[in-house]
Amino acid sequence: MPELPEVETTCRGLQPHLTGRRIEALKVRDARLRWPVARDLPGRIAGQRIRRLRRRGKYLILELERGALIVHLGMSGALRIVPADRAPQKHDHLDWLIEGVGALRFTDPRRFGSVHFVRGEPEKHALLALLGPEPLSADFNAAGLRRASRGRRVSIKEFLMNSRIVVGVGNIYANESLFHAGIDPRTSAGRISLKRYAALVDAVRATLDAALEAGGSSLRDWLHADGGSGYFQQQYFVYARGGEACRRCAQPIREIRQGQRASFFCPVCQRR
DNA sequence: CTTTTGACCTGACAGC
DNA sequence: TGCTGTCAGGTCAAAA
Repeated sequence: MPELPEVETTCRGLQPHLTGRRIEALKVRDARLRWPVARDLPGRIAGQRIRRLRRRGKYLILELERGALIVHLGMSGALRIVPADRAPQKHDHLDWLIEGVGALRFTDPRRFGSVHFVRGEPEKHALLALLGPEPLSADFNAAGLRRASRGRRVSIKEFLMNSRIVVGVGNIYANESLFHAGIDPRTSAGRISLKRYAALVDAVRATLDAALEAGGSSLRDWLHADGGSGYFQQQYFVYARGGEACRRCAQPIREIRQGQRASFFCPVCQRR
């Protein structure tokens, strides 16, 4: 499912196809995404060139000549370049017709994705305005985590998945990062030392870097921009490995629920 | 303010 | 074979 590495992989895959190209039209087959696609969206963007494609958290931002598109892939969304005459399948909800390229096709079986148009600065949009730092930037650091966590009783796992704290860390990478940092996911965020936060920062970066290196994870219905699939899931240390032997100490991996999400951890390698 | 819970949606899968 | 229930994923909104 799209977490930061998958979104980044999509972004990089699409860049050469879209940068500088003109949007001829947007075909909306099904506007019922997480938020309904605005009726006037096609009219606002038709004829505009795509100046730049970038990522912020798990959002893709297509900067146009006037305004920008903010796209989220939700949990099952994918963007691919296809021939303009390729017959749409059941969950192919949107097609941007790109001059000289074909169609940028948005597929999303669960329709948790979204598309917004903004006139001005994308970062000022409500969806982006309150986002925390990028995990691969210097703004994500132990001191910042320590400060933000003071007095917070929420578990470190849920804290790490809060996009106001840091963007792009979803369930898979939160589990994996906490394993590599040796931190029990149930630990209160406010009780974690600066030193352990430093280890966590390193672990998050290393985990995301490894996933990016592998081309992003792929579970079932997520595909790269070019249609290939990633394979990072083969490297999981704890995620989806409940009951299996820890790769480091051979103890069975425990599975619990936190905030209605599955958490996996090694009771020996990860401490409170 | 923080924290928790619910909602959104579909397909895969398990169990009967 | 078909039905029912559970689960996965991300994140906003409402409730506590």
